[in-house]
Amino acid sequence: MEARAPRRANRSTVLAHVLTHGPVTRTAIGQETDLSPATVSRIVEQLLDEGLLVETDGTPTATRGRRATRVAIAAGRGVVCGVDVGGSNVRMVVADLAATPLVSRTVPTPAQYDAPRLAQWLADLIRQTVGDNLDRLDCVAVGLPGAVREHDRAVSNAPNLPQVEDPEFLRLLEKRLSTGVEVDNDSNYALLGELRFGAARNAQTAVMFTIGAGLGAGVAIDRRLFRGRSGMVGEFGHLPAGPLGTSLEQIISGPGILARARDLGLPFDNPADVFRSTDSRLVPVKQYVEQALLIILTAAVVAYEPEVIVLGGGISHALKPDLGRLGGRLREIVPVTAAAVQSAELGDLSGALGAVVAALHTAYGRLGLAEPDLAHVPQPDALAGCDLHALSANAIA
Amino acid sequence: MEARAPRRANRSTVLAHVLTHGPVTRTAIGQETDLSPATVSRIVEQLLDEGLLVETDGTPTATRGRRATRVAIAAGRGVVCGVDVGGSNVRMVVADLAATPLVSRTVPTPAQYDAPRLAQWLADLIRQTVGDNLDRLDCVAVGLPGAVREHDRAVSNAPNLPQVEDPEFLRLLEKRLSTGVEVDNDSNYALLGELRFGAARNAQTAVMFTIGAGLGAGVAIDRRLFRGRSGMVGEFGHLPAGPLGTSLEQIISGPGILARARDLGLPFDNPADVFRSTDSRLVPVKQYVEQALLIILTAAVVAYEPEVIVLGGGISHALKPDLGRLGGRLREIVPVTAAAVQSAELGDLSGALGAVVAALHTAYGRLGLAEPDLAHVPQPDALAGCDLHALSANAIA
DNA sequence: GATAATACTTTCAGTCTGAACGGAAATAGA
DNA sequence: TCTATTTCCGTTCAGACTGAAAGTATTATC
Repeated sequence: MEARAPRRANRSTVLAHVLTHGPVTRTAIGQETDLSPATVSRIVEQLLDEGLLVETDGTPTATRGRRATRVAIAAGRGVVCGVDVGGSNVRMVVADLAATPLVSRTVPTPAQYDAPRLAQWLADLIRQTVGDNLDRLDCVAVGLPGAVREHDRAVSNAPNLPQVEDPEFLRLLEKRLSTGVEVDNDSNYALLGELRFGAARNAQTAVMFTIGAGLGAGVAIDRRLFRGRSGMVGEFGHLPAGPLGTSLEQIISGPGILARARDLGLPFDNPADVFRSTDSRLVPVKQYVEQALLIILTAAVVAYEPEVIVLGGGISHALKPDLGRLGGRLREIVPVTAAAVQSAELGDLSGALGAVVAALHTAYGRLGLAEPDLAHVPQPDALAGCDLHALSANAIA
Repeated sequence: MEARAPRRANRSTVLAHVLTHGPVTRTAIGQETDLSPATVSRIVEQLLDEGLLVETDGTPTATRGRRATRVAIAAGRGVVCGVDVGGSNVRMVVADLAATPLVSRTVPTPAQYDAPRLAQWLADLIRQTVGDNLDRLDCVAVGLPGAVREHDRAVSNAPNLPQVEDPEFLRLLEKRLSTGVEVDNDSNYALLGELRFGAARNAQTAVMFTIGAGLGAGVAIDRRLFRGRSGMVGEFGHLPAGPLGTSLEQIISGPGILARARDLGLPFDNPADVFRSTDSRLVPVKQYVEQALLIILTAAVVAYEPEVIVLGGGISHALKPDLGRLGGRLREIVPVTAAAVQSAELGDLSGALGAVVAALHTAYGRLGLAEPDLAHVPQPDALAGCDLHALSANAIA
């Protein structure tokens, strides 16, 4: 009585195609997915009935013959919210189902709050930012500055915002939002953002390091996040490769850099300033950091053979002038596989936008998109021509 | 007119079930695969017609009712050959489609031969070892001591047997065998062997290091080999983490160990002897190697969060007593994720048996097994109760 | 307005599945 | 030995689904 598998699979294929290619004609879907026109027509009709797709009246070409009607995802049918909770700032982006950003917002993190209060504050902030779209809110994804274990979402290793390790934080957040909340490491989300919209959008395999107060890492293999069991994949800062077996994270992260500068009698407040300074006494510090970074980059290349390594986080700005040289040295060490070393294209918003992507994946999954198709959605140019900073003005005060 | 996809998928499911579970009744297949008895019956009938399966007349249980007939793979329908070409020895195992080893053989590598001659010698050796089964030879898989790039099978990085880098080697081998030949890095195959039959058989994610003349590595994620683009994934020996940015491979591999011992005025011929010696002057050498190994193990844990790290190759025997301590130190460095550090269970035959697995995968693929199902075949206990050393006596002299 | 081109829909034959039924084979017990 | 029961397996049948082909709708060109 049942043989529903093919229908579901084809439905997912069609939906994925619309999501990745934007407004598209039925004929084009058929040609590019190797489905027959009849099947496409039937499935599109069903999706239209369900309200998942809408017909756009666009008159795209001026050729002879009947005008093709294009269908697109019913973008306004739902919204998602991506949140990047950092030690100093909380950034969030609300987007519709077509991944078009609607509102963007940045607020200082009230780091002094305890877990329940922080959860409540964040939930209220999200509700407020989502505003009128609250009833259409499909999913919220929150990036946290710590390791998130996949199977039970336990948070660990969050020295910059230890409150979030408390399971209460998540529980209360979900309760007060009355929506499922996705959680992951902020570096993973940052990579997801760059992978979809930024520096890694053409890479199959990519690694991202966020260098700031700590050293975070995200890894994507075949365009899918590789999380590992406890969410610490790629954190090569733990390598005991410094002198006397010290960990590299101690060398490369903000506090480590400041400490070394201080040892030289040069107190700085901001690690990025150390790199901007031209004081010749700082040369060994910079070299030291660079050597550590080189080990980490080599480890990433050898571990995953990524096409791109993206550097993000506060200190990465300061490293920008050195990227070319770093890439060169990397190629000397591992000549076989070259990886481009680039800085994050999405800047501070990588994390929030990656969270949006994660939330969209959940939302799309509920709409019937099969797991393998998720690796290709949403379309990379959803952000094109969209000034995110302008959107932040739209935020409710 | 066509809707063949479900049939192919179900066929693959049934075939995979028989391959993983050995002789099994139709009813059991239906229950464990969630296919209806009708479907199972039809597909089994088809597979019997094709000669891929055979009915075994076993009367397994003594319950009431009609006796269930069990079906199994037609093991004798084809054979595969797995070859591990090392710098000093060539090992090969011939097995049938049920992964039961038929012949095992070890021969010194004629390292002085040039590429064409080596290819011819190896082809002849394989033909001879396969013997009467030659006409049923489905696939040959050869592990080489070098990096193999996936898309064009170019071999590089083979200092211990540079001939195999010559593309002629492969071309002639295939020509003379008149069979498709699979090629991969020997460490990858060793891991495949351990993953299927040995120390990693219960692990989803595992890493293997073969420590010998060089430092080789293989990585499996979710029970599938992770190769990367140029086949050097996991080779953390390249990390410039030694003093003055020297690579770890120089420290940990055989020649490096011998050189350091020689610096102390203690000439050895065999690196394993360095570890066996109780000379107190060697303590710093051992510590030095251990520290390098620890960095490599840490890198592996951080990179992939494996459940098991398998150590193989000549030197690993000598390290066996230290494995417990090494594991302990590893857990101190990366407490969140513990990986068991074990030595290879299959010993010298990991590589050849892994090559058998790879060859079987190709053979199974030709029989219609879908790619995701390959990760679970053949069944892990195909080797149980089979003395491989006894088989080597069967080899044609 | 006829014609041609293109886009979509409907019809139809054919594949495949699961549920239900029925025959076959084996044990248990009278 | 004969029958009831249990279990295994094959067959039948309605339903889901697909692609090819034929049909319909819509548009530009002549």
